[in-house]
Parts: sequence; structure tokens; C-alpha cells
Amino acid sequence: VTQPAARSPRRGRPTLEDVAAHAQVSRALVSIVMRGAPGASETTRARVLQAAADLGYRPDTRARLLARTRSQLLGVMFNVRHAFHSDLVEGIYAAAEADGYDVVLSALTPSRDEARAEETLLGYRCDALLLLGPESPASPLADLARRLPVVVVGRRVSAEPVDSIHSADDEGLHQAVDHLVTLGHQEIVHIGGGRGPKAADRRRGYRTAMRQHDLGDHIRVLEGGQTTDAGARAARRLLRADTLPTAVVAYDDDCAVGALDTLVRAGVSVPRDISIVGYDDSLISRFPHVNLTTVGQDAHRMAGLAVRRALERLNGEEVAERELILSPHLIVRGTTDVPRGKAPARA
Amino acid sequence: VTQPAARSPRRGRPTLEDVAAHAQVSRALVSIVMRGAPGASETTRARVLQAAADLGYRPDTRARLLARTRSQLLGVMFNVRHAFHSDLVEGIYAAAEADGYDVVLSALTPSRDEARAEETLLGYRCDALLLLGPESPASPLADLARRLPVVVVGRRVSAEPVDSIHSADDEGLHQAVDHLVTLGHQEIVHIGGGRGPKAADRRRGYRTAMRQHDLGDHIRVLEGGQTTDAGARAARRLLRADTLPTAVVAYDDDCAVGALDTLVRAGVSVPRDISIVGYDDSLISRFPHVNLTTVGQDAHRMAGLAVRRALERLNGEEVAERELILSPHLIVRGTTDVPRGKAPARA
DNA sequence: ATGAAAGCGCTAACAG
DNA sequence: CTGTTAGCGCTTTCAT
Repeated sequence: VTQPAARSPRRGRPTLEDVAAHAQVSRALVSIVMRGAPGASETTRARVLQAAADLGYRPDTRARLLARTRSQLLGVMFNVRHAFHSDLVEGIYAAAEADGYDVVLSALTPSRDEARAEETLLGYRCDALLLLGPESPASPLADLARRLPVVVVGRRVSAEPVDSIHSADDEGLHQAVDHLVTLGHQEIVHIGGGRGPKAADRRRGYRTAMRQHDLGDHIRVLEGGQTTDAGARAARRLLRADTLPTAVVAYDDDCAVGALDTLVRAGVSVPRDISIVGYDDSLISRFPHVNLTTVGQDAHRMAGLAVRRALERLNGEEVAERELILSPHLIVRGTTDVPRGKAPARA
Repeated sequence: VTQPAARSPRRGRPTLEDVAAHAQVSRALVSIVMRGAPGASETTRARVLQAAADLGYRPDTRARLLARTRSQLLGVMFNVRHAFHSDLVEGIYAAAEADGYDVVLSALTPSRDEARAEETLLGYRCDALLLLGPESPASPLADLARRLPVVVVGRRVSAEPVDSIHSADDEGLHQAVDHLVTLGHQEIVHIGGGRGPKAADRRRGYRTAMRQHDLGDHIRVLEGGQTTDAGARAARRLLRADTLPTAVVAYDDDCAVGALDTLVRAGVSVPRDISIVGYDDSLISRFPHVNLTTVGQDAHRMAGLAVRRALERLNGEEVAERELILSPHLIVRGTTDVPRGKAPARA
């Protein structure tokens, strides 16, 4: 065996070559062993591993990425402040690693817009991109998706080459209404979330559900918003009337908590006097003293499906639906109950 | 000018060489222009930029990283679920980019422990590491820090080569007590956070402050914890006694909110009957209907200092203190007021 | 099963 | 100011 010539004044960390020299094998062999690829005898494998350990060798990701035909990198753009994204990121890591992919994170911050975040990801030559709740218009997303697989999570996008996965907002509201009707409620008002596709979907879900329960006459949508303030404002409007509805479904948890707080402070008992439902299963809704009945989405499932979709595209598999719509699920907690003096409509 | 030989069947994205060919210059020149380095005439610069734009060229970060002498990468380990880390990450991005450094994020998730997260960062050959709230023992951190600059944020670490930056927990509690005493409170109890250095520091801050105000006889520490449940439990214990203290300072916001909720439900008015102070300035504390007086730390400042410290180490500058301790600040909101029937101690 | 050699796309000296 | 020449550390054919 030829002793590989040791490079003269090595400065940095040990390289593949150093390990090869130490183990008396070729660099190629070390490479094979280090990435667990087949093609090395057990003996060699052990010797190489030992040499690597001796030298404290650690593969250089940069070199690896550069040399590899496919980067095996999944780029993920997310918003640091968005709690739901945290759940998604967790799920994405788990799913990606299970399939031998690495994840590179690119955060959205006040100083880093979406274009910048995407740019970074492209710079790493990711094989595919997972965009969590992007807000850029459909057309740039489509442009991006023409260059590499892009799957948008948590937002409805129907721009041609973009894959998307999100949950059915109308269905979520439908479930909330169903729940309340089952409890015996009829006067169910909806505090809307303003403009935006999500708010529209939820409003639609509310209306559809009400009609379906023959409660079309009771449909009442109050102007609301996505903040506790908006919820509080709507609740104040409610309080000004001589009679309160028996239940309210808010656009989201923040809005619901705002309403909840205002009502409680006004001496209204929840859920005894009025039931309240939120949307999102946010941190605040889970808080013991809020304990809000709400609608949640399965982040880990979404994450898994998003990763799978990306891999399907990378492997050139056929994909039936470009848009994946998941069902959200109602989470019954403490702010909903039968209306005062009424028994549930059905057991 | 020699026409650079076009490589035959190019498949992937355009490379530096393609741009060079298109602009009729050498690769080196393109490199210079692309990274904004000095050494190219305006004319050339413009032509190269134009060529790059024409071809839709985007530098390959992997290759860049590999070729550069120093990676110019700051590795950041953080916990996706920790809201405070989000603030830090934002600040880190801003500070790092201002100094021409790139940030690579490595998240802690249920499936990714600290060792793994650090491993990833080392794989990228980051120049320095910023660890947000690491929980690994001091010794491994020290080992790590012997190989590259490591600055720990949000935790006290005195292991030799590790830099650390965190805020003074005892001081935070001291400020809370000061605030209450200024309002006229004397019977101030502390709901502790159990074991752990942070809890110990805060407990100590409470005791010191009480003594300093000649309130040593009123010192009373209740067993608590870091959850709303723990806070609620402590509050129940408080309620069982025939007389309530006039103020309580909890280990953290969660604990405080638990106590707050329990007291309010028991008919105790806050802050009229009792004042409550939390710690952390968490999302929940800011919630309008919680509106908790609390102690906060300046995440952006911490982030900036952490980045600066890392760069100081990289530039071989002298560093006076290995451990940087920042003062937290009290945030007065709605859960503290003068005790029933008393006027403030001083105007 | 193992080794030799050719890059991956870029930066960094150095030479003109 | 511009071009030439070496690598950075690894993966990947292609031989052996």
C-alpha cells in the first residue's frame, strides 16, 4: 500500500485525506465509510471509523454539499415569531431527517423579507423549498416554483407549479357551529376577521353551516379583526344590545380572547351566559385560565405531508392534487356549554 | 481578449464561468464584482453585473463557503418554541448582517438535541457559535469553546473559554420589590421557581431587596414552579390563610398568571386587593386582559452584544469580562397598585 | 473491495 | 485593472 503523501503545514481541522492517511486507505474509501454507503469491508470500515475518531474528524458540510450531485437540502422559510411555524419546523426536521435530507432554515425577521430569505435558500442550492405562510403574491411564487419544487404551507395558492398544503378554514368554522348547535345554540354570531382569504373562508364556513342547520335567519356577522382589541370592540357592540346571543364564534383566538375578556369584565359568565369559540389553538387558548374552545390543525401531519410532497416532486413521482387541504379539528375546552336552561339538541 | 472556452453540455444553473464568458472577462473579475470587492473598473463592473442579470446568475453559497478562508458564518443554536429566542434571533440576524456575517440557524426540537444542533453548525465550519439558552453542562461547552469562539446567551456559564451574556435575575426581582415597596407594600411574598440557578438568583434578589427595605421580617417564600399550575397552587395556599399578603412576586409570568387567575376567581380583585408581578415579559403577560406587571430583558441589545463579542474573539481583540451581565428592567402594567387604603411611601 | 483522477463553483494569491 | 493558477474538502465515475 502506498503511503499517501502527507500535506505539509496543515493548519485547520483534519480532512478526509488525513483520515485516509491515518487509516492507510484511499480518500474514496473514507468517503464511503463516512456517509455509510455500501462498498467497504467491515474491516476497513472499522479501521476508518477508528482513524476518524482518533483524529477528531468531522465531515465538512460545505465541501459535501458542493461535491454532491444533489444537495439533499430542504430549504425552509419561516417566521420566527409565528408559534405555529415552530410546530411545523419541528415536524419538518423529523420528516426530512427520516428521509436523509438536511434542513436549512431561513427566518423572516423585520430586517429580512421573503425575497431575502428565499435568496439565501437558493444560494445553498436546496433541492426544494418549503415556504411557511408566505405572503408574497402568487406570481413570484410561481416563478420560483418553475425552478425547483416549492411547497407552500398554511396558505392557499393555486399558481400553477406551486404545491400547497393548508387546512380548510371553512370546515373549521363549520365544525365550530356544529358543535354549538349540538349543544342547543341557535343565536350564534360570528366575529369576522376582516378582508383576506382566510377570513373570507371562515365567514363562508359559518354561513354555510348556519344555513345547513336551518339557522339562516340567525346569521349575523360582526366586524372584527385579528387582534384582541378587535374582539373586544365587537363584544362591546354585542353588550350594547338589550339581548346577547347565546354563542359567538370568533375569527381567531386573539379575537375570541378579546371578546371573552370584555364580556367577563361586563359581568357576563362564560360559558354559562354565552359560549365562545376561537380558532388556531394558539398558546393563549391553551392557557388554563383562558381554556378556550377552538379549532386546531395538526402541524406535524402538515409538516410530514409537505416534506413528502417535496420529495415526490424531487423523485419525479406523479402527484394527484397540487393543493392538499386538510381538515382542522375542533378542540372543545371550557368556553362552550349548553345555552342557559337548555338541554343539548341531541344526546 | 481570449474567449474563455465554453464548457460543453452545461446542465445546472449558470456559474461564475458562464457569466465570465458572457461578459468577456475572467472568472476572477466576476468574483470580484459579485462580492463587491475593490479591484474592478466601473465599466467592467457594470458589464459583469449585466451579464449576471442576463443569465440569472446567483452565487453558489456552498462553493463560496468552501473557497473562503473564513466562512463568515455565525452558527446559532436556538429553541424553536422559546419566544424569547425569536427576539434574539431577529437581533442576531440584524447585527450579523451589519458586519458582513451570515447566520446559520440550528434548531432544537424534540428530535434534535443540543449535541446534534452543534454538530450541524460545526459541519458548516462556522467561525463562531452563539448558543441560546443551552442546557448542556459547562464542561462540554468549554470543550466546544476551545475549538472556536462560543458565546452563550441567556444562561450563566463560567466555564473558562466560554463567553456568556445574560441578565441579572436577582436584580430583576430586586426591582420588582423596589417597585412594590415604593407603592407602599410591605407584606410581599415570593412564589419561587423551584431548583435551578435562575430560581435561586431570583429568590436571592427577593430576599436581599426585602432586607434592604428593612422588611426582613416579612420575607416569605412559597414553593412554586414554572407553570401556571404551580402558581395556582401557591395562590390556593395563600387563600387558605385568614389574611392575604398585599403583593406577590412570582418566579415567572406563567407562574404569576396562574396565581392571578386563581385569586381573581376567588373574588380577589387585582390590583386592588393584591398586586402581582411576573418575570419575563412573555407574550401572555402582554395580553390586554392579563396586562401583567413584569420584568423584561432587552433581547435586541443582548443579541447585538453577543454578536459583537463573537466578532471580538474572531478578531483577536482583548475582552475585559468573559461574562456579560445586563440589567433587566421592570415593566409596570396593570397588576400592581398601591395597597388598599395606603398612599405611596414616597411621592 | 479498493484506488486514481476529475471535478463541484468559488476565492485568493500572484503575475502582468 | 485584469487574468492565471491553485486549491477549499468532498463525491463520483471509472478502473483495477
